[in-house]
Amino acid sequence: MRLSRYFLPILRDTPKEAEIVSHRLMLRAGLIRQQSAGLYSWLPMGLRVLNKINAIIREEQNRAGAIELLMPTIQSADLWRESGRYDAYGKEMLRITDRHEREMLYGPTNEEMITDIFRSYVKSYKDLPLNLYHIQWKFRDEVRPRFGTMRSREFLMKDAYSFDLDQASATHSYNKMFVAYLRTFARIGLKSIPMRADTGPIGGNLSHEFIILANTGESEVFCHKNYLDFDIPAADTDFDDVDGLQKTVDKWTSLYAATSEMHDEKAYAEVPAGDAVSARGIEVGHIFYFGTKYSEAMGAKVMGPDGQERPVHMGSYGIGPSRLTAAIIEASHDENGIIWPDAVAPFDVALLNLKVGDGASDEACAKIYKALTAAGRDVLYDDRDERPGAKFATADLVGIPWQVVVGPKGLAEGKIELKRRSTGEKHELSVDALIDRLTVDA
RNA sequence: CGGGGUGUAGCGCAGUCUGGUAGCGCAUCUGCUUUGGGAGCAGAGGGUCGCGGGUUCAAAUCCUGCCGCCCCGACCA
Repeated sequence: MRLSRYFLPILRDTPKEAEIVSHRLMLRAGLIRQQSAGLYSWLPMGLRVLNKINAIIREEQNRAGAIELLMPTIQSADLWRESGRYDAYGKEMLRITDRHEREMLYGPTNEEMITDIFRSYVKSYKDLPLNLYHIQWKFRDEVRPRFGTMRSREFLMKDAYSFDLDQASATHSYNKMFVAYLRTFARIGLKSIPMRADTGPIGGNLSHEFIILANTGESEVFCHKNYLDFDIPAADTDFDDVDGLQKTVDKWTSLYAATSEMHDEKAYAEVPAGDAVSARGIEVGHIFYFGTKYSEAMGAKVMGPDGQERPVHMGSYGIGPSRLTAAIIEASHDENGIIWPDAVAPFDVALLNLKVGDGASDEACAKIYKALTAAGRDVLYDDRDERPGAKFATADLVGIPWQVVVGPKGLAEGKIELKRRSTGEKHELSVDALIDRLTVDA
């Protein structure tokens, strides 16, 4: 993409409403625009990141055996009356009346709807286990939205729902998601720590929050530092291996880890002083097992092998990609801007032509751009007629992993500078060597 | 929802106390000169001063009602 033809509205000054670093950088780097309190447009650069995150989430959900579908954002109040949550949910739920005076709502979550879908079609234990998910916009009318997309009213959520015949099987389904989440966050470039969580108003008795550590995190967390060095389950993990999966989960829950709500001073005191970490954290995922809470209320029953009909055991599993985008920035930035982990970067390479109009520079850039693009790299080519300083500042701000700096001075010696945004390391290469490096390596 | 703040050009702000018909920096546009870390000079465009009502010869400024947005607290992916 040529920057001169792209839509990247970057801001030099920070809009005053943005307090935390991720919100500031998302506005400045042209990722989002606030439309109203807690409502954001995703500009092209931001949408690229959001889509990359979604793609990783999808791959890992699918790998773990979950199946994607898509439910509407607007739901009928009747469904929520069945579960009893229409009255219980309170003002956070945005209620809408349509032209026929029917009571509708903008979905804050989808347990009721997925349960309705399930009960309509699934009647036998032979169709279990089943895990259905979608990635859809949710709306929760937060009393006080803040921190940009970290706590917005409308937010994107991947929510998966598992259905099993009994608790043992449901635990396995829970473990699948547990492992999928570990892999998902690791692939996105984050170190997540599962922490025992309160199940809250959603009900149930088994729940973990996945927390990443960041100085500006919303909640206070306490954990053993070894979690930060645990190996992430491999891509070829056998998700049908019940015992193997359980062992992984056991390991990842063996050490102390809790948010302030679930914090136990006594247990924490037993963690060796040198290993105890007290830090700020951001919740990026939350998984629940809640048994038959909805299936009983809504009549989602299947026939068991014994000929007995029984309500299914359910769990739900959420990740907020729109929040994750902000969380990644909180965890990965410097004074000059965002530092995207490779896996979610909006572009792979920023190609800076320091002197547009100089024959040699234009030619070298054209060659590099063509070769990298052909090799499948996403290249943002800064071909604007701007001064070098402005180009460096833009490239740093938007945080693209590789910066290729092309100018007449280097070219005179046959050299092009390749710079790594995250580490600042620089290499001087010929045009051809640079192309090789970026087409083979990345 | 309780407490606090704020609203003036795309962004950041001054002007409000003490009424006299709107200004600064950046950005934008034109021209020339520049070009290896956010350029210089000259010129130009852009604002119903959040909205309504009132006071006054005259309101960004005073009075009043409303709205938006932000921060702190209680609640949440």
